[in-house]
Amino acid sequence: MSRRRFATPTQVSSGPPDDSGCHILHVDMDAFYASVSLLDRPDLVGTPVIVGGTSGRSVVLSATYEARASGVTSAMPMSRAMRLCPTATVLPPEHERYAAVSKAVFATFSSITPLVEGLSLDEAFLDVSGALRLLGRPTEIAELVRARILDEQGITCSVGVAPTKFVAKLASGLAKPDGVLVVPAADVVPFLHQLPVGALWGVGEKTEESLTRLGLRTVADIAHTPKPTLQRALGEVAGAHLHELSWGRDPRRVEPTREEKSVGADETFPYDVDDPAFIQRELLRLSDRVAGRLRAAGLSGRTVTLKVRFADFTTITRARTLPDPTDVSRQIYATALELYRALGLQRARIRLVGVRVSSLVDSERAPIQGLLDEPEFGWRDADRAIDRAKARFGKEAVTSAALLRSADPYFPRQPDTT
DNA sequence: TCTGGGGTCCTTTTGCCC
DNA sequence: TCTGGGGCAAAAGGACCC
Repeated sequence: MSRRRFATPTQVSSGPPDDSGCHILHVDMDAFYASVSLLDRPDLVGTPVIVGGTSGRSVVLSATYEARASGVTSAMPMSRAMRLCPTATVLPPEHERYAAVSKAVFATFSSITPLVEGLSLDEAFLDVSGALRLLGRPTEIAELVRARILDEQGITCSVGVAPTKFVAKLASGLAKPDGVLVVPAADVVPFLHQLPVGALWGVGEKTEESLTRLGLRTVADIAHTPKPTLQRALGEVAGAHLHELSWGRDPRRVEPTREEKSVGADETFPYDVDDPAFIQRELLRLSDRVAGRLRAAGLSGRTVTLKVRFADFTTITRARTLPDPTDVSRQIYATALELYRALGLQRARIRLVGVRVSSLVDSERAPIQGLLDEPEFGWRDADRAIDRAKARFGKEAVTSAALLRSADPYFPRQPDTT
């Protein structure tokens, strides 16, 4: 059954850990996408399964623990994952399914406490300080959450229980899979100090390299390094932040509502592309997608950013800020296209393009800009009409003539297999 | 081994105004 | 007229997370 773990390696007291003051839970689904996909494939339970695309440039979205045992990790290129674990079954992602399960899981969270901060589809912080009277100790609430999600959705999750967000997040990671880890307030510092620097949230490959160059390998090493030294190596903000965290100081509260800062879409092509006409059609498709999502969310934005990644993986961005916020497909496309043309590329080999809109405001409060050449029923009204048609007849119902795939020599464009 | 797609946040650079 | 620099916002790049 479930495993409940204790925090410090040098645990002296026996019995259950003292969870008083540990009012923050970090709940993280175990191998979320893979677990959800297996709900329809009980025959594959207990076998290595990888969720991800199968085209040449796909990466692993999620993998069962049986596949992870072979060294497969998420974000790893599929080609490499298949070499590591040739017996694995590969399942295609089912994003709508994951979103639906996620919604149900979050509904369960909300029935336990209103203070839920989602980090992604499959993980959230819960502040349970207001639920203690009704539901018991934090550890009991953690087990309640786990039991309900298993019962209602048929998937397992792991929970970290701690006085701060940061420690709760670390704890859930160590509790995986299918466990609970409590870090009592009194044990936070020794718990942190034994960890390698790479375990810290926010320390990735580059930062870890910088720290290693300073001879810092554990969180204890960071804690005993003067703050200015860290700040010189990592930057003012990051250095100070890391030093605070190394002593378990993390004042961040659980914030139930966080507004979106940007909406974007990008696409990596199966093969590098050097045809400007193809890139322009892609920009139209991506602009359409972004604008549609903005309108669905009731948002408009002023800054349009174009992203281009070249064959050698170097990436550039170019941005333009408009006089007024927009959610109009045509205008986002026109801006992205201008930015692209201004690059003056001469058949450069491109592997990805993306369009993103930021500086978001509520569309209700956004001034509607009247373009001088705008016809009486402008692009805005056309967009609305298209949205309605798509809602009624499906997403494929309406599309720009330029985007019809039959008109596109690149789609689908597989290498000759003969 | 060859790197997706959705984001956030921070730092540095650049351009403009005074 | 030329130059310097402070202050600010926007742009660009990059690290990081799931």
